[in-house]
Amino acid sequence: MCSFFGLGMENYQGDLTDIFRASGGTVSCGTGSPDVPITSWQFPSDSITFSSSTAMIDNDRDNNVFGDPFSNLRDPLLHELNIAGSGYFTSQNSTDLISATSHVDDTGSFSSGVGGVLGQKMCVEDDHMKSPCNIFPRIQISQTPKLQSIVSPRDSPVMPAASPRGIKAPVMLPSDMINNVHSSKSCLLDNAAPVQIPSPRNLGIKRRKNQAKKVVCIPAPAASNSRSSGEVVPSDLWAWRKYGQKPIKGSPYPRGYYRCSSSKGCSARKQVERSRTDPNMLVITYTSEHNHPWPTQRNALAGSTRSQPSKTNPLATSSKSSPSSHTQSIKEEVKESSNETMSPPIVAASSSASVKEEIEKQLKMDDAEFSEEYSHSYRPALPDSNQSEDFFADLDEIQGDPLSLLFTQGFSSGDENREIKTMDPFNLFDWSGDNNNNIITATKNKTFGEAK
DNA sequence: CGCTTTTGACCGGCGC
DNA sequence: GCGCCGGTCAAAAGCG
Repeated sequence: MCSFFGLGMENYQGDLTDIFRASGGTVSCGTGSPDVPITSWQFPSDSITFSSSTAMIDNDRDNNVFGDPFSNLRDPLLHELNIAGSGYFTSQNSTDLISATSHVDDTGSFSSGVGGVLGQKMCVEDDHMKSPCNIFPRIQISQTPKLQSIVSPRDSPVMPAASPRGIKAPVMLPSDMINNVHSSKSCLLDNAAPVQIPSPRNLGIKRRKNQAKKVVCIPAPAASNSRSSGEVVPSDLWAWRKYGQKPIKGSPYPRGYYRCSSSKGCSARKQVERSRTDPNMLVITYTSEHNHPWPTQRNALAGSTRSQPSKTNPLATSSKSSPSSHTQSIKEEVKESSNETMSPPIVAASSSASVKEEIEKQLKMDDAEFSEEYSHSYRPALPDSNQSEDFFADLDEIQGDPLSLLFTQGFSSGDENREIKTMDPFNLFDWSGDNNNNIITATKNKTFGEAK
């Protein structure tokens, strides 16, 4: 699994960019060779069957003893992925593909990949996970060594707050994940020490630093096309409000700070920055989690859909006129589409309303109930490629968005056991506490309350 | 009007 | 104790 991302475990504070560079399929695993050439990668030919996550949940539930701050809700990204669920991946740009000698290991951790997203690369990094298993060839998960062991996910305050199910949400600890998911040590650098004893210093880290974090590395439009600020915010169904931007020492690209604006009081935050080593990649760090279901609609369009270049601010201008701005617009389109125009089948998979419903159910149902009901109700008809196509036909522009691209790609899985993973190859995006197979999901517990 | 982005200032943790 | 740095705040201005 981790094989996809041999490198992986770079301390993201040091340089997240290495994280994704680390990906290299089994080739680089353990070797730490970030630049390992991408090996040929093929998408599974199996069509996707989105039926139920129950199986997965059941299988892994026991392993996920600890709550995952990020597991309470399904991630919009996943959501979108689901949207695009149908179809097969086709790598159009093999050179961009991170080696994806994907394969499924005994643990069932995914492997196939979502990868071929138009030659886009994507990595998911989880601070908690030492072995990111990579379910997703192009997604690399890694964790920040410094944070990974600080707290037991069990201690995560977020869980309860975010979801009644939170506590119950079984989430593997890094060690568990490694043991269960990554029997192979090759995965990440620190597999050997999945859990570290917090150093005195770590104990005193800023609460924010201690927060659970998930790092997602995604391909970004060419630097020339993206905002000069280096950010091309990937689309997702959450509403994010940028509240700050800071230049990061050692990186030519500034880091943007976003917080969830879907709901007041939501502590979810994300940081978006361009990889300093690979401008084509964006490093998105999710902190804390949403304490609410996906928004059924954007809070507001005003100020967010600035597609027209304006102002004298070079950054602003570039961002607005560049593809990145385009991406923003696309983002909006995606949101809108997913919320309003999606056809029923698709809606089942991606409609925010639908998702919201599911989430709410999820929040209310017991695990058992959830498994039962969820398996039935949350059954995207993604296999219907026609519908998907129709949907995406309206979203042509999305192609410019890395994630969107990702989403437009179908996931395929060979067996039922992988369905969920197929839908959420990273699991990272599966914020559902029920998804115990949250391989990627990691929890770094911490203080999830608002900083202020 | 309500939301956004932008951006300088401020705060607090960490290293020396 | 001081300075650096990352993260957040909040005012200003733009957009629909």
